Amino acid sequence: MDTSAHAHFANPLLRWYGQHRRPLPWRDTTNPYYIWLSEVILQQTRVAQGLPYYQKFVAAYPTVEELAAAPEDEVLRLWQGLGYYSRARNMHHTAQVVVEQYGGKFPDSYTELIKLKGVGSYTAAAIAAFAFQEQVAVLDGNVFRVLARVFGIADDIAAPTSRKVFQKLADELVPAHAPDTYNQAIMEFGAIQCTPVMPDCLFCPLQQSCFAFNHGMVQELPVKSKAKAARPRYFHYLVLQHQGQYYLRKRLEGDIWQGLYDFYLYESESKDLVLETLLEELQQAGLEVHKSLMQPPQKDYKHVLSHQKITARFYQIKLESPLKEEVLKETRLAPFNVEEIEQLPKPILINNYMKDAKISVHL
DNA sequence: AAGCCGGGGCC
DNA sequence: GGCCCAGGCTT
Repeated sequence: MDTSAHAHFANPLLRWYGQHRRPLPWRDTTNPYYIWLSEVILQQTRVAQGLPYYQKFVAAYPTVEELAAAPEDEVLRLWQGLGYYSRARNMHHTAQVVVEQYGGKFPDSYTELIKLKGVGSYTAAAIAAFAFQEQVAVLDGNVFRVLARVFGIADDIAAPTSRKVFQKLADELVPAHAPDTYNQAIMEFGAIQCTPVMPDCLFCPLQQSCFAFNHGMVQELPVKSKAKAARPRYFHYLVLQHQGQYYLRKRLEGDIWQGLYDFYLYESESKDLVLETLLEELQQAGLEVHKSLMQPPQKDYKHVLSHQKITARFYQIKLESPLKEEVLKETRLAPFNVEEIEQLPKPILINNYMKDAKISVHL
């Protein structure tokens, strides 16, 4: 494809962007800290979902120094509900690296940016283009979709090997005079006009040259192989309490929700679990709980992640005495009152349960 | 290359 | 219930 044909892609896109762009706060700045913040928040996340989090983080940490100095629990608590919590942990770590090793100044090139933890090819390109006008192409879900349709690329966008096909084309399309605006434009175009379902082809500025439109393949492109089915898991949470104190613990590495707090958890292989089995498990952990103190679960909580389908049950237990020190050590549980629990970062599943159980300071 | 890691909104 | 989403890291 020659350069004039490429101009017929970028120019209509830039014109369209001028008319349709949403006023988003991270577009009014070239401050790499704010741009990095927004890009990390928006990974795998819609603008509508990420926007309030961006505002919270900017308000709480106006500078990278303030983010770097914050305790991890506080950062995770602000991130609560946004998912993929490694993003928050990596972001916090990178803030500290930027402060301590880069003197508080973000590196100003793709090559240097991608060395930062939590900054991959997409985010490095986005920061390089938006903050430093580097001529690199961002390649996210929107760009994959737009390029696949307009240029008729049938490579599976879920396959890692397809990346170089799209990246080569994407790189060729970036106009030297406006890498920042162009990259914003193509993503915005994918988000608003060339949507995954029911794209607005009738009023599309690229309609004439669009391969998918001209070949009746808008529904077929992009090609994306299906993700495998989510694995079922069965969680049994023991909500241990004693006189207004609840016992929670911080989740470890190696499973979902690392760094977030939840209750004592027993996981079973099948959906149903005999109460006696649970009580035996408790005894193993040094928790002698009499059946009469245990409230049966009120309902099943279904919590769906992209890769796991969790069914959770919560057993409330009113202890007659506080847990002993050695039990706390063994189980890693610690007592918290409701005000303290409110400040802890928790999975949404735990939050949902607490609302239902009216474990809240707001009542 | 494949698996892992959240949650919400849409149809 | 199935689909989508401004990805990155680990193995």
